[in-house]
Amino acid sequence: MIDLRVLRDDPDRVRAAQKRRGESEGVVDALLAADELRRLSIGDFERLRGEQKQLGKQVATASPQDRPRLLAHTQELAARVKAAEAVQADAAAGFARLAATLPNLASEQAPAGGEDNFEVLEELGQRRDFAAEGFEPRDHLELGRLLGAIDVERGAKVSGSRFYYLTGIGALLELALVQMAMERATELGFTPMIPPALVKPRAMEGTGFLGQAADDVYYLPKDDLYLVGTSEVALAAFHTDEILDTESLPRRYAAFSPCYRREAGSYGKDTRGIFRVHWFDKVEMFSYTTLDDSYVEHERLLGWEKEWLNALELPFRVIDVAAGDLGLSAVRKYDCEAWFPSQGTYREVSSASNCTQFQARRLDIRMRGDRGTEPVATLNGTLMASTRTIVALLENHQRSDGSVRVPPALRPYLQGRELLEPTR
RNA sequence: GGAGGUGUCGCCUAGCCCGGUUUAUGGCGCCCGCCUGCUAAGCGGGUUGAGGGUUUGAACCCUCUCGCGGGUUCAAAUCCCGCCACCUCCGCCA
Repeated sequence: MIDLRVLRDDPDRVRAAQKRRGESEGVVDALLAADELRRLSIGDFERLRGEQKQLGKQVATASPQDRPRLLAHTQELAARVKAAEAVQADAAAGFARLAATLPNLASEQAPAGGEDNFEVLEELGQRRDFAAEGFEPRDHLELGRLLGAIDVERGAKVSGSRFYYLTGIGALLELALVQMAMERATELGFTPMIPPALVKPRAMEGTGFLGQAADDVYYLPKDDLYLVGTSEVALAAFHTDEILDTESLPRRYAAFSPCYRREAGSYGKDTRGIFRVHWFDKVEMFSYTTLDDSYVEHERLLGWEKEWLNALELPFRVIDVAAGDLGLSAVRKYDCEAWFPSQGTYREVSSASNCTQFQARRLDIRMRGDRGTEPVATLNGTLMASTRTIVALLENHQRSDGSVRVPPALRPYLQGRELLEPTR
């Protein structure tokens, strides 16, 4: 939810932000009208309720003779109070429903437009010239088969398409990456966490995943629980309904958890291998800061993501995601896209978002500031998404014989292995 | 899953049986002030959060807030129903 003062005092700013996202500006007027209605109905209710309370006091102290006369009057008043309360509740609910659909105000620095209007900020690392090296690079699935690391056939047999088994060195590789990522995050001052992957509607709603992204979310109707698509959900909801000491900020958490995504609407896209799957594991960074600090924190998260990809010696670029592709909660988002030789293109492997106070307002996470309580800011960033990281490692560090070089930084987590070698 | 118990404004706690001057009691902690050579003690005051209004850096008034949601009633922390969380026991299970 955005700051309602902005909506009231500067609706044009909200309209402009909607426009940059390519979304409806009409919702702004609808919201203003709903807010007006809501405030009027609150006034009505409070006036009647105040009257009722006054009379109630008189009844309590009235003599037995006077009492019947007073009661005759209050009975009818009680009915009106009840009606006014219902009107007020409806107005509040109507406003809340509408407000929930309004995305966060896209940053003015975020490029306007949709998915394709991103801006490339920088390119890092060294792309290999396989032609010069004299061999055709294999794709990750072929490499995964040679190494005995990935089994998608049995994944599909057991769970359906877009499921997989990591086997042998593949399983060890993921564990190594997870361990390395968690250690690095801890060294950076993050509190390591293992959060629940099933959450209640409040957490999902509060983080903004039940908006336009709702189709992508797994839901368990029997239990009214959602499977998270990222541990951002459980980490954001961790402090729900809390007031944090301002001195305790920034609070940084790094979580290892599975991520589940229905991938609705991506039929036929990235169908080969484990590039796009319904489940993967991830180490996620999450920060709670003040609003003012959130902008630098965003840069810090990006910086740590870059260090991570550099440590794995992956070539990648950083993009500034366009406003229309931000998702409901973020004002600005940086994606790190690794180079995938088999696809001849850069694809997302990590992402850092500044959600400012949007999620905190929905989840009621506040801090005690000089001006009383105010919402904190929340940010999230991928440190290590297992499947795409594995794909990038295999493809970028492969050798002509199908073996894969292990970057030195990762070797301590793989019993010192320098090379992953074909098992067949 | 079954039985019982508990849930009060940071923490602890009174109030609930028997509904109404409750503006929710007291203690601890914290903040401000007084006192004091300094500290401690003592004394006085303040200390949940949200929303609305008049005005606006302040302040003031009002409404809501006793786990959550309903109901009864002129009136609910208090009575009734449902839900949630925690504790104890039983069953099941990793």
